[in-house]
Amino acid sequence: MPIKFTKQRQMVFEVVKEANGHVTAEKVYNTLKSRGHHVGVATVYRNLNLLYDEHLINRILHPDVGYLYDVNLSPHYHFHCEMCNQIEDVTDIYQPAMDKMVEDRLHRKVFRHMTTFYGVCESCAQKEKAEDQAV
Amino acid sequence: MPIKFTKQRQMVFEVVKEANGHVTAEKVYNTLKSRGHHVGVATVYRNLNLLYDEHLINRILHPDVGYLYDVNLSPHYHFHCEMCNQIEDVTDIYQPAMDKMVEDRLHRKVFRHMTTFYGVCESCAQKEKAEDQAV
DNA sequence: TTCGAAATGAGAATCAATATCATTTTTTAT
DNA sequence: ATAAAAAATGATATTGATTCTCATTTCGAA
Repeated sequence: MPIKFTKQRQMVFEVVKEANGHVTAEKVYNTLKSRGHHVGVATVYRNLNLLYDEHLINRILHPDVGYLYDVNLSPHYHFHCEMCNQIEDVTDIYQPAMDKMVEDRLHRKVFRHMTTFYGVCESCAQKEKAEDQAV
Repeated sequence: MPIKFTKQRQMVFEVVKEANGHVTAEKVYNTLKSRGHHVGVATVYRNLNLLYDEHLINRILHPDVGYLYDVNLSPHYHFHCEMCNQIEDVTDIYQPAMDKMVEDRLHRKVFRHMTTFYGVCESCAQKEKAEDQAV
């Protein structure tokens, strides 16, 4: 059966879709509030969890800001800038064979994997360069 | 200069080493307390952070229990059981070439990556099988 | 040994996320 | 439709991991 959509659930989903990036629950809540739609905090969290459980949205756990929600459902990796802590998607290099490899090695069922790369993003690299020249 | 070792820092480090698995800060705190060493909570957290920053211990972020600390410094992956939420190490398949691949693709500095596989561990798989037979 | 920097500990504060529970909305069966 | 049952909502309290504050203690170099 298809998931039931209340007004609030629909709106939460819309905001995540529009954002088209990585949004926090708080951001979703504030966006709705700024549009005059008073959806309670609990409802925002409940619905994000539900949408995630139903595989309608994706999420990653960010060490600083908690969960980040995303509509990109195609398997992909993430890049985490260690200077500004921003997250970017890394597409097109997903390795499904890795799951099989771990299954064979550990003799366990493996459904998927998540990978995050750590480095320095473009804008932070430029800032660094500018500072170096200033010295 | 080498990191300075106070009594408390030494003890925190020892407990993580002994555990030889994935321990929470709380576990470290309680272990020390049960041994009669009253190290404050803040001190435990401060030292775990410091040891991590100094690359003397490793850590991963677990969605349910927060950070898990570990002395295994050699690059490795993790396996997360979706039923019991236990973590296991996955060794010997670390792919350093992935970092280079992302560097070339995104034109960004990449230092390392972290990967977690999601599936069902051995003991949970057995429980499932037993339950299926009971039906 | 002494002075200054670093570390400690107790407890308060923070902050994302969840729980509680009365009220409202939606669904189902009649 | 309409009433009873189930699910969802929202306001608020609570949790739980982690960090902050700050007075006191310890450490380490001169």
